[in-house]
Amino acid sequence: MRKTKQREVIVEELMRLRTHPSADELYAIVKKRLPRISLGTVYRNLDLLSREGVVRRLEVGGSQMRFDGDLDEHRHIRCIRCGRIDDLAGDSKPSACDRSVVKGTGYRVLERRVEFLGICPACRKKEG
Amino acid sequence: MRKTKQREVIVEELMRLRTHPSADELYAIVKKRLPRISLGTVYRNLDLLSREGVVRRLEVGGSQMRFDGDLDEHRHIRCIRCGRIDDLAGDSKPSACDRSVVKGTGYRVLERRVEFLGICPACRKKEG
DNA sequence: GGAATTATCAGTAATAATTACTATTATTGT
DNA sequence: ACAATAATAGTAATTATTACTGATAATTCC
Repeated sequence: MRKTKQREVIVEELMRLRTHPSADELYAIVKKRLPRISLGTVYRNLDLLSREGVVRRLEVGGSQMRFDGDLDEHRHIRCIRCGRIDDLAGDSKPSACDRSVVKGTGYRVLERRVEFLGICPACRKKEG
Repeated sequence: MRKTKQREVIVEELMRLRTHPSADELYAIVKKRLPRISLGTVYRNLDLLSREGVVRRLEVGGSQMRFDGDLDEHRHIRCIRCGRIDDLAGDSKPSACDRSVVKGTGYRVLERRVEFLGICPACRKKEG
């Protein structure tokens, strides 16, 4: 992975933000510093960077992919009205007390969702 | 909400399935019984039915929306390779022991993801 | 039961997010 | 500096979903 100005600015701005932007939001922000950058470049780099582990791809609900420059293990809280995503303090161990973590965010919490990710038996077999 | 043959079959097939199909997968299945049904009808009904609480819309990762005929509170495990989604036994209380629930699924578990949903301070203010 | 009303439907067009393609440009190793 | 090649801008294509429209069929009222 080469070092390019575009990539540099994309990572820089994503790291600075605490707002988990979608690709087009980040594109708008980066465009202020690099007016000639294309949306495709933002998509391509976010894909590359997330596969390399430099940034994190958030597969939360909603129609758009979102990205996070903070690699530390942490949970999110998402507004079902406007789509805003905020960080929650503390790690994501099952033992961690949820109530205290959510307190102070100002959110009215409606749901706590747990999803496991893994590789299913069929795919495990295929991969050996 | 009127009772129509299309709606009936959509619900019936979704209930029967344990596979959390996407709209187009369910369309293909329903089409066997109602060859003239259109994809738009499946989308419209899934939207309607989920807003009425008859079925559940799963906002899991991946590019497609998925649907679940099982309304009981339960967790899912998703294959990051093929997208398959399986149910996990037990409720989703934080206290529930995860390890035992995941055992027996045959999955290699890579990640446990927790997401909170709610309404953010700004939207709460707007809504009063 | 039958006409009137109106939700729903099939088919198609439109939209939105993302990915793919291509000719050009920029970076890196020598 | 120069050759090799990865990355870019711009654009086209793809995919999932939503919106639209005239036709159809389910309910309502008599």
